[in-house]
Amino acid sequence: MKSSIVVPDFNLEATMDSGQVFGFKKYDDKSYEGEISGRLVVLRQEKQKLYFETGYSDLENTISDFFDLKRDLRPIYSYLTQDRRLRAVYTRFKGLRLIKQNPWYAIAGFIISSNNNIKRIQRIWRAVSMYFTGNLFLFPDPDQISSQTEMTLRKLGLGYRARFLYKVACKISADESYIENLSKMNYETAKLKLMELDGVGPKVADCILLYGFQKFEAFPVDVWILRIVRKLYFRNRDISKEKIKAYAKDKWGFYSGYVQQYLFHGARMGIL
DNA sequence: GACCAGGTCATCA
DNA sequence: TGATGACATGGT
Repeated sequence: MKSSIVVPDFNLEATMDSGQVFGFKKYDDKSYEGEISGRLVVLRQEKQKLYFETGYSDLENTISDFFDLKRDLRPIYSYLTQDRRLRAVYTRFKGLRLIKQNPWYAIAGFIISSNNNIKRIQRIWRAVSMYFTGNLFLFPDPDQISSQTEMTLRKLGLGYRARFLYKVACKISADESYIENLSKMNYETAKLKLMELDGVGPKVADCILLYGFQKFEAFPVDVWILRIVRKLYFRNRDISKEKIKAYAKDKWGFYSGYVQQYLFHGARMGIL
């Protein structure tokens, strides 16, 4: 069935192309195929209408929740418009939203992401999905992965990250309330907890908390953010990741992670 | 063949 | 705390 939602302040393309989720496939006409809450769907935006095609009914709320469409973005926009350096990303990508993705997907996806590029992360994601579920768009549960071996993941192209993902899948499948417990913690506590996982350091933990747990004070500093923040605010001086995090927290506070998403996408698209 | 990609880990001072 | 090199893989 085909349906649509009116979306006054949403940019599907910027949201989907900004490296938050890895399981969607983009088609030439700017439509996206993937899975949301276990349901296969094709999404497409035309102006202020978001069209979706799916075999299920009553998907409006699920999609609205996934893209967090009811959130007022004006607090973020005030940062983007007041800073001359950021107006270009506001003009170009207004409506880019942080997705509320499945926490397990965020954990798996960003373990795979480390020292990797987005194209290859997507390829690995699809290979793992196809192998375990037989469907390009359905990523396996921790149980499904833990029932195989590290070598299985290695053969699917994960490289040295195979050990990380396998061990984390085993741990989470053995602890039924792992995700639920994490979601009850504050940012700092949850980050320390996540960093106990193999393959999860400060950057990956921040990504997981930002995209999987809506902790907007998380500010992941990867090579793109490092470069663009140095360029825009430190005259290209050689500043550490830690100092950049501190600077972002001071400058953008509670919404620093949200601003980070605009910085990241703007940097990657070459408009900053 | 070197360098890079949404880094992490072990090791050493 | 901070610096350094290894780590899989594929693209440029």
